[in-house]
Amino acid sequence: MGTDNPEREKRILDAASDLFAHYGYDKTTVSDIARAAGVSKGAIYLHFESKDALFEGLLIREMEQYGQKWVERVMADPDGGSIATMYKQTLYAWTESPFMAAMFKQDRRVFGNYLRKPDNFFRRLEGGRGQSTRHEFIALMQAAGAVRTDISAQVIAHVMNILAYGLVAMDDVIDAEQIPETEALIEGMGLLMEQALAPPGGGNQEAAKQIIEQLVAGVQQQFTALREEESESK
Amino acid sequence: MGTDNPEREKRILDAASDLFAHYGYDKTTVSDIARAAGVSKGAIYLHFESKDALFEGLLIREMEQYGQKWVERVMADPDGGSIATMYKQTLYAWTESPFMAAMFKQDRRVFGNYLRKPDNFFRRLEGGRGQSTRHEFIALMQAAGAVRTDISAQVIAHVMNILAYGLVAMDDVIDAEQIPETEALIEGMGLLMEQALAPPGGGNQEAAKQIIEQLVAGVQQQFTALREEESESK
DNA sequence: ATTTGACCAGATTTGTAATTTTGGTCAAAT
DNA sequence: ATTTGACCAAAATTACAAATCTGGTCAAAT
Repeated sequence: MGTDNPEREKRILDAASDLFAHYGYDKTTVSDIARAAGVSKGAIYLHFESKDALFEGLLIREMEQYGQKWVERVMADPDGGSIATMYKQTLYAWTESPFMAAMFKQDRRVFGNYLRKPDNFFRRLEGGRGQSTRHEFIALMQAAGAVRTDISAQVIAHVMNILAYGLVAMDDVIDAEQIPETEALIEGMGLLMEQALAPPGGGNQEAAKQIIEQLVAGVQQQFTALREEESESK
Repeated sequence: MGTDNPEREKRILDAASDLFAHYGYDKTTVSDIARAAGVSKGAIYLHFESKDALFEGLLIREMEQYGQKWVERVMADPDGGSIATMYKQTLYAWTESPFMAAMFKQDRRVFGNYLRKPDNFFRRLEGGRGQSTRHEFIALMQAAGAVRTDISAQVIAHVMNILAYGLVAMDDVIDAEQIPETEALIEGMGLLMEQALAPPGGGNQEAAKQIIEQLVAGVQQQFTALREEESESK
């Protein structure tokens, strides 16, 4: 916004991140954030137009960090070509980002009344390009012969969504001690999906690798667009 | 209880089932149930000691019906020997029983304040034999060579739980139109799990079939025990 | 030019008393 | 012997004013 002081803005966002994650949107006041960030309340309004704009700025930062982490992970993975390992990296990046997990859960404890706002971040998101990305990706994989075609891309994508959701949300419904540890779970899901998705003859690894690289590039681009979109918003 | 009039008890439970499913535990009054069942309020207390006892009686009846439906389905399935088809039948039975789905979700809209009670049905259940049944079953399957052994039974069982949960709970988190229709989803999950769980060489079908038959018998027995347990409770 | 924090109107929460509803009972009706 | 529904104490809901808090501003300080 009006002020150019990225270091202070970062301090504000860091403080906000802690407080929102711990106390949730409703119970975290702007004064709390100012105190925790060691700045005056007025200073916050030099960086953000409103509490909501600050909150959304934080969401965007977290999404960017998640996206970045994901890209790094997938590119660093020696076996990065298979859907299964890519999926695994998605799940790892996911669980490492409490905010992303909360976002997916639409966690009422964290997001509180923010979710009731008529033009909140999520509603604006799903208005534009939908969540459809994942099933389009699966369809590409199928066309390339890297994924079995006897199950529709929509169904496969949805099953993958359910697993990701269950990974972060299952602890609301059964007690924690019944749940295997996260790493074992992710590795297991990776192995299961690898075998589950393989086409009859065994997948076309090269084609898969190419599509994944394309996807990675696409995601990076998408985040750039998102950032621009925000800098012009209310 | 004190009165022997199974026909009237059924009417009460049927009415209660409709009302609880529609309005939830909190908003459904005993008088509502009496009116809908066409009996006086007093009559209800001839069958059930309290509103809670009635509610729990309903839960037990629904669980029994679910169990019965499941047993029928699995036994009727021509390909009943494989884990995948058994799992599919589980999911079908599940989705056909709105109450079971609500139970698994611990749906606050349906169960309301009942869940806050210190000694509610669910707490009593998990005190005794745990939810562990499913992973013990997987372990048996592994020992018999019908399921791959490079993933722990706990992890496999939990993944199956997540899918079952996602099947009924996902509509709280993304809007319905994004979700594939239930049948396609269940069939897809069955196919995916079939391939995902197969051991390297291909499964030992005969051993699997035997274990499943054993499980079916065990479940029937368990429900008998449950019913006795309830008839002596408060 | 920046930054601050006292200040304010509007929203939220709290305290509380009046009102209504509900689970459960039992004398009377059948 | 059964069944009923008017009745009751306890619990939940509503009503509403007083008190508090919060997002946002801006004159004053730096």
